[in-house]
Amino acid sequence: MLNSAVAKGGRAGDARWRTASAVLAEVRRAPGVTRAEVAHRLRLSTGSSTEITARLRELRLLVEVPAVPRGRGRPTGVLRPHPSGPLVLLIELRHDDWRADLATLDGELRAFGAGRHGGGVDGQGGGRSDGPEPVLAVLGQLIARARERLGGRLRAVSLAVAATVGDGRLVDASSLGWPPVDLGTLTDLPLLIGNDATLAGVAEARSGAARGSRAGLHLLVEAGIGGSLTVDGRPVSGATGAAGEYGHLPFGDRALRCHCGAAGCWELEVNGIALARHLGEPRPTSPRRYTVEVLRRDSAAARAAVTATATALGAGIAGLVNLHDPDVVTLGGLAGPLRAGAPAEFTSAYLAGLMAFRRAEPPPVLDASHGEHGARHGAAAVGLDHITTEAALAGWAEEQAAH
Amino acid sequence: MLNSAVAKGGRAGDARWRTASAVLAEVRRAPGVTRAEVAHRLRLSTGSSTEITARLRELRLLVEVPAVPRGRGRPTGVLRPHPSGPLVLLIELRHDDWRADLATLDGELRAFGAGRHGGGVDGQGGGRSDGPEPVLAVLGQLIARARERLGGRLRAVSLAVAATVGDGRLVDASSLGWPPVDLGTLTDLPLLIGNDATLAGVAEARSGAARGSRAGLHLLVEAGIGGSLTVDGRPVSGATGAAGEYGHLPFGDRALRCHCGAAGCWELEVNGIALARHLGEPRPTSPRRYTVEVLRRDSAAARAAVTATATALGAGIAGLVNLHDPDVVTLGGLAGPLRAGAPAEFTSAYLAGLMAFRRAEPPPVLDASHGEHGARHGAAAVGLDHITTEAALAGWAEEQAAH
DNA sequence: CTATTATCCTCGGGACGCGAGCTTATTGAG
DNA sequence: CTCAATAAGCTCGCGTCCCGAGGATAATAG
Repeated sequence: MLNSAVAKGGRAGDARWRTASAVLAEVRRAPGVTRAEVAHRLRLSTGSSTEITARLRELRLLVEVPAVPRGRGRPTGVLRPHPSGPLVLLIELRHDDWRADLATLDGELRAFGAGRHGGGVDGQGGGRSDGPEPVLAVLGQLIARARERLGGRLRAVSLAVAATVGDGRLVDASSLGWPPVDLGTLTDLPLLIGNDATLAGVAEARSGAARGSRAGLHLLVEAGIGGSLTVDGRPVSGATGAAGEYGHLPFGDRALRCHCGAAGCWELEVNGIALARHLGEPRPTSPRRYTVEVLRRDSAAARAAVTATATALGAGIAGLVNLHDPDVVTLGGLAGPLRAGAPAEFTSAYLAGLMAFRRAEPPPVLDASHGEHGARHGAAAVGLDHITTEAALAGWAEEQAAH
Repeated sequence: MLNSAVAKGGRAGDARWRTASAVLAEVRRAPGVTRAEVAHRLRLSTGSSTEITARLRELRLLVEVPAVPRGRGRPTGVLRPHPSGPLVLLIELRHDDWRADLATLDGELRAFGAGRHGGGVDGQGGGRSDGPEPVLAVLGQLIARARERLGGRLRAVSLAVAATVGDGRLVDASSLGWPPVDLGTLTDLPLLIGNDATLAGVAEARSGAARGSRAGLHLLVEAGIGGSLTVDGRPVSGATGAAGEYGHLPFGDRALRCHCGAAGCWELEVNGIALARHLGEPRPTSPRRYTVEVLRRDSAAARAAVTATATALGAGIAGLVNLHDPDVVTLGGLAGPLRAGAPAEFTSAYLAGLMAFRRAEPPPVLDASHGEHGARHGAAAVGLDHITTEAALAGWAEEQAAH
């Protein structure tokens, strides 16, 4: 018999879904894990394992499919997302395009649409900004279509945006060429909004190059520098969610003013505009494309410019390692290519900037492994975290009981 | 009847002490809280409240004392630490002295000893360092004495050290004039080791000026700059516990080399050595005393030097607010007096360094409220957290059942 | 075909917390 | 002084979770 639909308030009501939530987390942490393996890792008795598996199956959260036998003994089953199970819609919003996916409980993504829009101040979509309204209208329709098609299976929408996010709003969307925007009106589903660089860091920590790290520092260089610190795979996002503006630490020359309103910002030493300054060339309209182009050049001047930015990158990272004490650093976007453009100088700047006691075992600086998909995988992680909380599972169970 | 002493493995064994742990946390969060109030906050039914209070009393964790009546209705009781309940020994180790306290479950401290030692490189104890051995011997004896006197009531030792801590070692104890030291041999009790500035931040977040903050940034200026970011009162301590070296972020002039091995460290712009540099005076042997002395001077040159350091402090804090997104910043040690020495310049540097969108509601920068006691209160918080975990309570209960 | 191995299922039982109904202690209005 | 109102605490039956022992089951190795 299924649990009664009577929701218990207080502590018992939450504790009820505690183990279920842990099982789902395990399934996501290692997709394709067997039921026996999960029981072992969570130290569940076989009786509890039987019970909880049955519950999760009845609730249309998981199914058990036969596993490939691996030796003697009674075969066990692989836990997979239920074909009628809950889903999260992810949307990544970048300065001139967007892309949507659906995520299942095991963290797998399936494309659900993509499009281009007017583009930001120096976007490739024509250099013209339409403002947020048309884009938000399109995304609102997308969410409505997903709800129509998926009904109650759609449990949350998780947004990864190339802008500074605070309390569910885009508090600084200048990279999109937009004024501050409130996104709370997009849907009445649970809406999770995160910065793309922050979420890419989450993806690296959960299933990328920083997998298994206790503290992971991710730095993403595009037009600016974003990033995040993750602790056991969870982002440290500050009071409002706006943490991670690594590019606006004053590591640079105070004489240089930044578009953010401050001066001496680190990103002014690292991005394409910095390269152009070193080369005495005009400020590029697309710093990203310009950087890629300079990295391809074969001139002493270009190499010197790349070396200067790679050095600034390495020195700043060293300071952040002093601060955060991560066990691994991951580089996303152009950070990897910039380092590759002057690896020796990057490394010596990195080591020189570390406190002496850290030089014996400096944290490795790895290229990110999710590439272009990091933000969406991170958004999936955050969204799935949300729909597998004890409270959210209680809600799902109630709806399932009501048919 | 008490719970059977048979420890259940796995999840049930932990869940068993979950509510007990929550009740103890509540008692510590608001010392003097009534039983009815705790039940209300944890959304416990009166039945559960009766049951759990009886259990905690039988286990010698809490006692109930009559509360002053506050109006109609049956009077309730105040929950207090049991007179035979568990204790944590705290030791704060500074560059030329140490101080020990005992903490009860409600977070109250009681002095348990103090002493002086050789002192660090520029300590006031004579400028001479005896190395760690004699000090560690004294502390070892102190711990042994506490165990002798308190028996099984002493559950953990929590150390706050003015040094960089990593994985239970002092990985950089140059501020004490010591080489790296392993402290794991001090006792076989659970030993928690933290940096003093980090722990002072914890104290501010739990019961000080940053109380109730979601994300609190604490900065402590002494000879250098330490600090911590706390999230819901818990410190973000990095992979090994060495996070918080704010003074070694490269916010300063790259031409200045730091004793830490890097260059351009922020603390070189803020501490007493920076003041002396601005004033063209010789490097002080005690930067702390020198700073206090300069703050008292009434000369234009001294004011200019203080203004320069206060400005560097404000500008750096702004960068860190951009990065961490705290809802409150607290200043410990000399940071408050330095700001007070040039408040207008501090504030304008702070505001100028913020990203424009933050200037509408910049996080308040408050003086820390724990003063000299911050590190010990933070060490108490961390130690009591440790002994009120579900696993630790299970251990305590087992010993109580065995008489 | 059989022993071995690994896993799954069943079932009784303990622990927790809930909620209903009742009891107790205090205040304040009549 | 009495008694309703108020606020808590206590008791007890119940549902849920997980455990653990014992037995069943499904594969492989020989």
